[in-house]
Amino acid sequence: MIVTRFAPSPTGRFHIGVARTALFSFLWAKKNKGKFILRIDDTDKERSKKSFEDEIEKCLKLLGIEPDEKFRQSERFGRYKEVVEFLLEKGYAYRCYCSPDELEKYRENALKAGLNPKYPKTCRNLQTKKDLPYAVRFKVPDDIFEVKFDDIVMRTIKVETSEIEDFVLMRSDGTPTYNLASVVDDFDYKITDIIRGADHISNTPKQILLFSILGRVPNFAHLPLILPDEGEGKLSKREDFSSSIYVYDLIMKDGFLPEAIVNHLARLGWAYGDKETFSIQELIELFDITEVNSSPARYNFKKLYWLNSHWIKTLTDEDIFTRLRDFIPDEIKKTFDEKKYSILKIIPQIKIRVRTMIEMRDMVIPILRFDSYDQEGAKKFFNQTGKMILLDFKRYIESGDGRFEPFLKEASEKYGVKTADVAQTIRLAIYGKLVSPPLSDVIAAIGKDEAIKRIEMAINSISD
RNA sequence: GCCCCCAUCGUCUAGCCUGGUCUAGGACAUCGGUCUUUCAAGCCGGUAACGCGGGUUCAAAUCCCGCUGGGGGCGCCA
Repeated sequence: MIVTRFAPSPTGRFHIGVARTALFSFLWAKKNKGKFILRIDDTDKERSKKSFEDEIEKCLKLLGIEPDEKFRQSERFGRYKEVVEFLLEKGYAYRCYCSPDELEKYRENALKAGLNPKYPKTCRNLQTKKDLPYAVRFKVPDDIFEVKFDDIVMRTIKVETSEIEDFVLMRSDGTPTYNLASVVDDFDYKITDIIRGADHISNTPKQILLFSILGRVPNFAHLPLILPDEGEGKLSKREDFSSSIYVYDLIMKDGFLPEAIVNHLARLGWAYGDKETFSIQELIELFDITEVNSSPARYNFKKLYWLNSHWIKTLTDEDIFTRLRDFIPDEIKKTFDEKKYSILKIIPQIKIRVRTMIEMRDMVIPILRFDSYDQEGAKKFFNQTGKMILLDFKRYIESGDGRFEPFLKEASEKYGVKTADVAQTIRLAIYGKLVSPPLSDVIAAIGKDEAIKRIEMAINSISD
């Protein structure tokens, strides 16, 4: 059975980069009818926050990639200690009494001198225990020349053991480091395929050394990092990013559909022929980790917008209504619910005109409640001719003929204006903006009485 | 500085492993047209790429080497 895991550290917000790692792990497990485990990597007590952990789970749920199982590393400190004792006893690890300060100094100097700033193995061969605080370091074996592994995505990667330093397994405060905890957990939980970001490649040889001591080495798949839409550097390091990269904000504040985000993320580094749109079900069926690209991809907002408008069009009107409700301001939610039937009818006309749920909300609100006239529009259309047109139109719809087109032609000929301008005048009066769904649909949605009321209001707003 | 990874239109990619079918395909964006009561959507069409230099071969986007460029790592962070 394939067992994958997603192991975020709750030290920052959930952004699209980690979301993709989670997605790929989920898809690969589900495709193989395996298990997908969520592990919270909270060994860093200082930086870990419950709010970040909550956001991770909320976002996974929103995206529809929920784990089968979940645990925290902070719950397993006893187990890590046990493994450290074992490694110490067998001579795979040793106590290091160097102070962080001297080590830091050493590092700086090495970096300056252009050397690999590896730990100088000062305490590697100490025979006696000292009565001082100590960290536990892994003893990188001298008899192994290189560590080689076949990464599912990156292919063969080789590193000489001389490049690997005696890394810390346990800090002097007794807490485990990432490299230790991660390996112990992956081993204990029988993870078969470790799918994670390419920023972990350099940790892998260290971990493989540990895995071999424990007795089993899993498969690795390192996903190329997602680069920002524009500019340089890695996604997660950019706080100044122009648009949001946080999944929660993308969905709740910007109005993107989880379906679109998942679709876009899946297509970053992976393709299935010429197919562009994938539901999560299709992804589970078609996704293949062995076909993922090894080159980094750039996040593309333009494509996300397109994907979002695509997915909006595929939703049923009833579904859109439900989702849209979350974006409607509280003070008009009641009206929104009351007018459900009318809104449902105009949604088909709105959903082809918007790219996000926010844009959809903005197009629905003028139907629920008249706001104000577009300034430029009023300047252009609310003149004496406009007033006459509105007067005529008021009489026209009062007389009851539901059809709208004949009026446009009549008025156009009568006043010598373009039919488009006649329509714009009415649109402005009824909707307040120069852009709207087709007028006949808007009138049907707000109702004849309200339409007449708004026309009167417009007429009154035009001075003689 | 050292180590590792990567390199097809502006962007995401197909093709590369198993050289010839590639005058390099699709999508987004962009430009033009069409439709039209606004704005969209839809439909039709256009512009646009194998980073450079060496090999190997009858033949290279595809294989090899170098360069250049981009990315990542070098913590008692994960």
